[in-house]
Amino acid sequence: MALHRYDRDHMPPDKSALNWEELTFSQPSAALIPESLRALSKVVELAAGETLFRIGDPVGHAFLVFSGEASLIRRDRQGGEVILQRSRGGFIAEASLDSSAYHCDAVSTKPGTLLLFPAAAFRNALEEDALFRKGWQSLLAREVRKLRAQCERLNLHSAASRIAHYIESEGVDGVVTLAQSRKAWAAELGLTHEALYRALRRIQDAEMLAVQGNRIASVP
Amino acid sequence: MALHRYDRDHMPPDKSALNWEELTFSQPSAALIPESLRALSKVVELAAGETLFRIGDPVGHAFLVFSGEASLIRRDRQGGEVILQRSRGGFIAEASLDSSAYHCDAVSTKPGTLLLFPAAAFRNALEEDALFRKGWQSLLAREVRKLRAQCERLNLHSAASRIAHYIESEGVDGVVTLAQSRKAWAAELGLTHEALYRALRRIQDAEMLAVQGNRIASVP
DNA sequence: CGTACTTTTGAATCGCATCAAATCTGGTGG
DNA sequence: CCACCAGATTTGATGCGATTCAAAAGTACG
Repeated sequence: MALHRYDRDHMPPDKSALNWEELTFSQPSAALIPESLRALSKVVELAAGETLFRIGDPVGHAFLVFSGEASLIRRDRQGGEVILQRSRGGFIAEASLDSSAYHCDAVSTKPGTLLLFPAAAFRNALEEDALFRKGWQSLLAREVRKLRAQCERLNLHSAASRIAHYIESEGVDGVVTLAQSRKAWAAELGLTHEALYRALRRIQDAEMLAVQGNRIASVP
Repeated sequence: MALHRYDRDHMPPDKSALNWEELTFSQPSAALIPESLRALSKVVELAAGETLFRIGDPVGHAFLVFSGEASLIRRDRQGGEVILQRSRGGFIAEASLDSSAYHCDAVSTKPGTLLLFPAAAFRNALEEDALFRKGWQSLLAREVRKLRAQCERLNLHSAASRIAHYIESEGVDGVVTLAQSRKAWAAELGLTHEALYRALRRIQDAEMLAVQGNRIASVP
């Protein structure tokens, strides 16, 4: 059983008492989890490359990535790996809550911290707690909206239009303040960091963009 | 008010009585809508380029695209249009159900048919009807999973890897049966149709892929 | 102070977009 | 039934832009 090694709490004492203040700040998705459900959570520290579950395993937990990175992976017959989802924060494999068994593998692709909630208790809390349920619904709805926007963006074929799209969809009134490095931004835009740097430079030189540190504004 | 022209039913009689059998077949998302809510729906036929709502309008309806295409659009100061979401079937602007006003424009980008549900009744049905609520939640969760997979796919930089990813994530056991034209598939993969045709040809010639009409299988 | 990572620029290459055009296909109407 | 049309499919030639490999300079952190 893939999760066996996490069934006991092997955290140092100060870590097992999770700081929910900090968590809900960095992961807004966690803010709506009711007290009763928090009490049932397990905190797990992972190195890179550890397995969370394998395809076919019964669905036992809901997973929340607190830090690091976890990925859902399927292997093809050529031996290659296909990444279905990468999570650098927030829930992973939400859709599995409905199923009884996992349809792919999950591994930690970067070292970090995970929160585990028993699936039955999670489903039950969604059923019983109207506030949690409402929050969960709008969380999913927001996620859908955000992902749709990202798909539209990735369908654009030039770096410049992806940047413009990002500013329009993620920013306010033509201005975004990046909360991440440009290298990470490049990855989110589906570009190499070099391509992003060069595109930014070009657009700045054309005076279509104003960049001040992490504040990036489109010039009308 | 953008929706004014749809407030009366200007459909021919045979269209105003919507065929729910047909609808739930082509749009599984509609299958879970309870009878009481269906009774309140309005059917709207749209030409291309009609406005559903504008940014700032109060949220009055939930929209389900039955046929054709509707898009959420935001305009930037250069006069360009940025597509936030395109829907060729299923709900559009789900996330707006939570808000009181729309955060973007919506227009029909292809002629087709829409279903409108009063937002208040929709929210109420979600609250009252446990089955509808459960269905809605797993609908959203599935959508999130699907969109995450598509984002991962679009982050791949070659046509061949996108095809492989599609087969692994959408297919079963390395086989997909396309329900759409290759041109439409190309658009979903973020490629031009020419690039898709050529990539398919290359992979077939390398004997990594078996194509029989709409049945496409990866060769181990 | 050194190490790891990000930021930045350069040069060469490759793959996709683009424009063009021919063929094939399904469906419509004469 | 055939002519015809719109759209999908397929192949070709060309150019551009992103990737890739390489390397230098800047920056954060212990």
